[in-house]
Amino acid sequence: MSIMEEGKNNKGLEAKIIATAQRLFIEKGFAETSMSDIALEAGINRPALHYYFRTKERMFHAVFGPIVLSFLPRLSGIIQQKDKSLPERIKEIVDVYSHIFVKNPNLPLFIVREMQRDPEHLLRVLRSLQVESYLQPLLGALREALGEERWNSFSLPFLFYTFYGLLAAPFLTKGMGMQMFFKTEDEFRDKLSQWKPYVVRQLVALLSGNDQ
Amino acid sequence: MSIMEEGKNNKGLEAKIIATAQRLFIEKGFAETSMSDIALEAGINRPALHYYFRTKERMFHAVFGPIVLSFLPRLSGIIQQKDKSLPERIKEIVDVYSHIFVKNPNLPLFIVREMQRDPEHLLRVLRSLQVESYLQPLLGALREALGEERWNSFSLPFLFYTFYGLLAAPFLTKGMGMQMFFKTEDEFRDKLSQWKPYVVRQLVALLSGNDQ
DNA sequence: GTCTATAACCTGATAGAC
DNA sequence: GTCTATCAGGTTATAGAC
Repeated sequence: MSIMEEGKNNKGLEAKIIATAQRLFIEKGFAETSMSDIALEAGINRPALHYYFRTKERMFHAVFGPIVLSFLPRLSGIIQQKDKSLPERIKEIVDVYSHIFVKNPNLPLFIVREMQRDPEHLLRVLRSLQVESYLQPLLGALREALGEERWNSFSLPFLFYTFYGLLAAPFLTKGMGMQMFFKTEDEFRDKLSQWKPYVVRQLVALLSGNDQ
Repeated sequence: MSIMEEGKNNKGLEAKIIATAQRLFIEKGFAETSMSDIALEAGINRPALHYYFRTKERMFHAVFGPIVLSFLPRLSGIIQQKDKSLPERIKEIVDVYSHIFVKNPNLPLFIVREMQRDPEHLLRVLRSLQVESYLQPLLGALREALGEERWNSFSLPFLFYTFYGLLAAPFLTKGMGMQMFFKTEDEFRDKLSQWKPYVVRQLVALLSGNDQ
């Protein structure tokens, strides 16, 4: 082994394993995904997998952070564009999330599942990702956009429920929807493209206080 | 063994097993619930459990139907009360569902999970429960309440997404919510009691076409 | 009907040869 | 680094005594 190859540790393969594990964990959840599954789809065998990530827990930890991050796109840049109207900014945020979920329809279920399986762990990861510094500018810009008075009478859980409830609904129920409503993936996408502006209107109404 | 006890098959115990299995499957899902778990919490051992329900699959089938049924309360009676206004009827339906979810906060996640794990199976069960005859009067009454013109321009997926998305959101995110927003169960219930009329307003607006 | 004992299997994880 | 071989533990499931 030459000096150049020393400590090579096959980064290419490692990346492939991580990508495979990420996909399978999101698809089937932690418990339903076995190390054999990951090894098989990554084109190696279990011992090789254990060589890279000693335990299943470590394997999961290696992919969980990035998954959570992919669920938390950089929104503060969008919300702070003060030259744009609030509805315009909301629309951009809905678009960003919609794009993430279209690329990864099982992500909402994965998050909700992990939220129940181990809420403590999810919170620890969120803290380690410094999610406060992610939320702070978001809430600050929102507070500014609403004005002090409305902000004080405002319910953050309502915004949370409306945002994720409405945005995740098509994806959480996609399996059922594809049987009940849609014949093709295109029909699903089509309905989604109508759904998005509806969600934006609901959010804008909620933030404007036009919901009484 | 007397004639009276013949074929007794301990219906009491069987009911207890079913109740236990139902609770555990809803709490932890199919894969994360073992036959040992069920036997332990039902106060028997594994072989006794296998005596009643030969396989884990059969055990699950025995409780899955009733679980799905509990997710489909009798709504046709409510929707057909033509002496009451549409908002009043919507409110009653939201109350019924809210009551179910409060009693069983993990039910939404369970359904969504099974929807992904085996959509075919869920559909077969829905058909065997004759869910069409359940939906038909619902849709009929809705069609009548909306009028023919609005009905034709109406999107059923939108109603579906709004209804389940908004109603299930507090329960799907309960684990997180209890850490982020609420200190006690009472605070969660309190916010939920504010959330319900909001959901009713959203549904009424959607059905009335006041959402453009 | 309910138990003990056990089979057959799968999972995560490690040892050790190459 | 990647393989074969193997282990310990847990899971579903059944056989057979009582």
